[in-house]
Amino acid sequence: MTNKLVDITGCEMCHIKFQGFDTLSKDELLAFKQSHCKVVYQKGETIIKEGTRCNNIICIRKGFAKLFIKGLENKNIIIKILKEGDFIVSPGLFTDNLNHFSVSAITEMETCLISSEAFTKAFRRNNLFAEQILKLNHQITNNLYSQLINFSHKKMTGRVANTILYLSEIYNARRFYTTLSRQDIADLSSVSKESLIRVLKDFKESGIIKIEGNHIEIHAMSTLHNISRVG
Amino acid sequence: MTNKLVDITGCEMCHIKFQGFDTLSKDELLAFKQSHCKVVYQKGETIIKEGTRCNNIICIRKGFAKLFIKGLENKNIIIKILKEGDFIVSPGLFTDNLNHFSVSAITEMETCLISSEAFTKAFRRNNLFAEQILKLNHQITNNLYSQLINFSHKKMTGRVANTILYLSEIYNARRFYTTLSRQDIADLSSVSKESLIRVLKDFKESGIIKIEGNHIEIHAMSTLHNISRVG
DNA sequence: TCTATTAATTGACACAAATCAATATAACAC
DNA sequence: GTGTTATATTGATTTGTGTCAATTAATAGA
Repeated sequence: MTNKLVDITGCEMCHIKFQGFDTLSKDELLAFKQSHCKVVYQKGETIIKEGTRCNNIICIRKGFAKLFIKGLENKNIIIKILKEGDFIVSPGLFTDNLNHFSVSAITEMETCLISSEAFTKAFRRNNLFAEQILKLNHQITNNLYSQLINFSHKKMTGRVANTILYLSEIYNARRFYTTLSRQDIADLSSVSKESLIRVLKDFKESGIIKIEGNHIEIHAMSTLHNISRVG
Repeated sequence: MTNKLVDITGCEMCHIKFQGFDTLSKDELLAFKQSHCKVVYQKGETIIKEGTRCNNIICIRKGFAKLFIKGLENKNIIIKILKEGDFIVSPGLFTDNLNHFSVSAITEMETCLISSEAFTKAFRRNNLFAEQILKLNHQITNNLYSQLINFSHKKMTGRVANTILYLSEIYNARRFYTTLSRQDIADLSSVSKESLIRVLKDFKESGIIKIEGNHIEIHAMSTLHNISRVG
């Protein structure tokens, strides 16, 4: 534990490494600290609501959340699952100052809210930090490119396989328990929940995965990768 | 003409306004100038090839290009159409240094290539410029969000309607001539070219648009907006 | 000008996947 | 424990959309 504290290069107050925070100066971290507030959310709670003003950068200290956008006919698209070490900068920060997506907790969560002003100041003063933030944005862009390919060229099985692999990455395990509902997993895969269930059943019966309620275990990792790759 | 030169706030050498370039100092613009090279491309030529190293920021002085990513089974997704005043920063610039998309000319084009180093230097030194670049990236992110909704929640008609409206914006006219092939328009809409043709025919027969070869004219703008909106 | 090649169009068909409806299961309040 | 709501599952059906094949139009090359 004491060892762990030594090599922290991220946020001092959270003792968690946030990508790019290691470029912040003592002063800037202090400014973050002064503006911050720690907030706990319960499962199901809304952390960010699409359309509201974005006043905070949200750093995730513990737990999981889903980041999603409102689509048509009350359907959602889950863009990604957020976890410890992630932080969220709304793409409206320097434009219309609005949140362009919603975020809601899928487990109990501990977050650290940093004011947009402190963040903006750091971005403006510290070019290394700015570079890190742009880098992060580029990663986001690249992920969205993959998602476009997923959604427009792959069929259900490929998209669902992709989602399972993604979840396995998120939970960092071949066998995991998810607090996501079937609807959520469907929203991640851009399929209807009924279709999702059918595909999962199919994978289960083919021995590719084992699934019982919200426990999922990947048996044939390579097969799954293959299904995901060819679509 | 002389009047037009007066209120140029963008790139001096190109006499074109590039978003954010007005924050550059004389020195930085000079560095751009020193690193630049003007290149003319013919219709069909590849300007950027996905997977190659990104050494340049490409500023478009004249003409149109398509920016696209390679999907599955040799299918492409056209992300956007680029025109005068646009410039392209690869999302690999600060990460793997690779181009994550291709760009090819759809008309004769005049471009101005600025070295990545000059760009990076300006980004690092000039925080106002950095902010503009991040802003631009946020716009890109937001556009990709819309595209995700388009592709996953709308059906063909909605997506094609959306594309026609988009083209109308690009060409800045209700009536325009496009050098895009049917396949290109299909790749913009994420439909097969056969389906695209059928939808266009449908719109034509409903009197929503007039289309003859590559001449397109929007007759019922509001109807088109409606189709695009509800999907 | 004629031929070769590419792009555009049309029709028939197959199949993927959404929707609707019904039921089963789980979670929850009282 | 019982009734109530939300979530999950299954089946039947319909619709959207891609694929394949054939034809026509347009473009380029000799």
